[in-house]
Amino acid sequence: MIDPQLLKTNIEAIEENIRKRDLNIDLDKLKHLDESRRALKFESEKLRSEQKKLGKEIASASEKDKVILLEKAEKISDKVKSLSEETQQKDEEFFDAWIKIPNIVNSSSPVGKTDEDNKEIKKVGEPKNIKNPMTHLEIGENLGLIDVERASKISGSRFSYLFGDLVKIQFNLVSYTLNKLSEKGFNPTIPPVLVRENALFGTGFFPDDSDQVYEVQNDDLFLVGTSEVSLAALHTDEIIDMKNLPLRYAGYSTCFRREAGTYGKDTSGIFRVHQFDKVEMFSFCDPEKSNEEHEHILAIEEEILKDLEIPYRVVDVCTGDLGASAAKKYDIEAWIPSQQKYREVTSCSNTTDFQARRLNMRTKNEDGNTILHTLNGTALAVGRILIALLENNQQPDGSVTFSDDLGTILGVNKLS
RNA sequence: GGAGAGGUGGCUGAGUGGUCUAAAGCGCUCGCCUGCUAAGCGAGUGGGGGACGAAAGUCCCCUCGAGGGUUCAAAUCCCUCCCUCUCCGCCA
Repeated sequence: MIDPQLLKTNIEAIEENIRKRDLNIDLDKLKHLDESRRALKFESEKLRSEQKKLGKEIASASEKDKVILLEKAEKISDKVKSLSEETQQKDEEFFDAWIKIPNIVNSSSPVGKTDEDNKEIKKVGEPKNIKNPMTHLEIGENLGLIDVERASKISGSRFSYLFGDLVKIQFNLVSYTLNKLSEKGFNPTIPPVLVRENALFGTGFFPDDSDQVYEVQNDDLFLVGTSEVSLAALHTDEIIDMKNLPLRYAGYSTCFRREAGTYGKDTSGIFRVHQFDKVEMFSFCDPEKSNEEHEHILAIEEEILKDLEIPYRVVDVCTGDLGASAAKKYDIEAWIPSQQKYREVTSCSNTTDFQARRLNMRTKNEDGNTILHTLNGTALAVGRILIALLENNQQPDGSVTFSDDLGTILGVNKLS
């Protein structure tokens, strides 16, 4: 949610933002709604003030006066009731509409409509020349490391079993990542993966992307699609001293996604599955410093991919392709030999005050309280990194060999 | 899952229908006092929103776990939900 004051103080900024994001929103209607809501509120508060004054008079009035005053009070009470109901309705109407206004994009985000307008910032690492590269699924199945066929019998499509050294590699990768992040001041965290609706609402996944989320109906809980949700909500309703910012967390969790509307996309292997594990970075930070923090998070993501010897490119996501909560977003795409393409393996966003306002998270210093900024970024999307590792290090004989450095991180030098 | 107790400001804790404009204490901030520190004395001390204003500010509303209800009037009475604690049962 963006600051409703903008309607009064800088409506041009919202207009420009809607244009940049290529959206169609009736701002005039919203502005009028806001004005009438304020007017109603003012009337309602005035009347309530009168009612309270009268109440005090009644308390100290003589028996005789009381009868007359009570009659008067009764009438006011009715009016207060109906007026405050009306005010509440208007408020709700306004906020239902306001909540749909996306975050103001950063002025440095490239303006564009679709992912084709995303801007490549750099390419790092040289893809190896692999003749007739196998897919990660072919490699994994041949070596007995991945089984999606049986998984589909048990759980349906888009699930997998991982076996043997691939499991060992996963644990070593997670351990390596958490160690690195811990050294950089990110507090390792195992967050809940079942959350209440408010956490999803506060992070901006609800109401827009509710069809991507698994729901546990009996208990009104939802499975998170990323630990960003439970990490962001960690400091809900808190006021954090600016001296203690930034607060950085590295959350390790399983992620659950329904992948609705992706039928036919990435149907093979473990690239797009309903359940995967991920280490996620999350920062609560001084509003003045969130741009720096964003670059910092991106740099860490790059460092990890370099350590893992995966060729990648960095993409600055364009305004039309940004989610509602992001002001700016970088994706990193790893080279996938079997597709001869770079594919997304990390994503980091500066959501500025958008999530923090919804979750009511503030920071204070001598000048008072302000909404803080939140940022998130993928440190390690395990499944997709495993894909990149298998495919980029495959050998013509179907085995996979890692360099000595990489082998040290993974705890495995060769898969055969 | 069963039985019980309870949720009040940064903390402790009083308050069972009307100056609650939430006592008191602790903590914190500032001042006085003072070789220094402590004690003592005095003042201040939550959050959100609105109206007016260039601003400083002035006035007002909301907020006693959350949401409803009763009433002229609710921290206080009623209902629903959430959370915490104690005991029993079950359990990795």
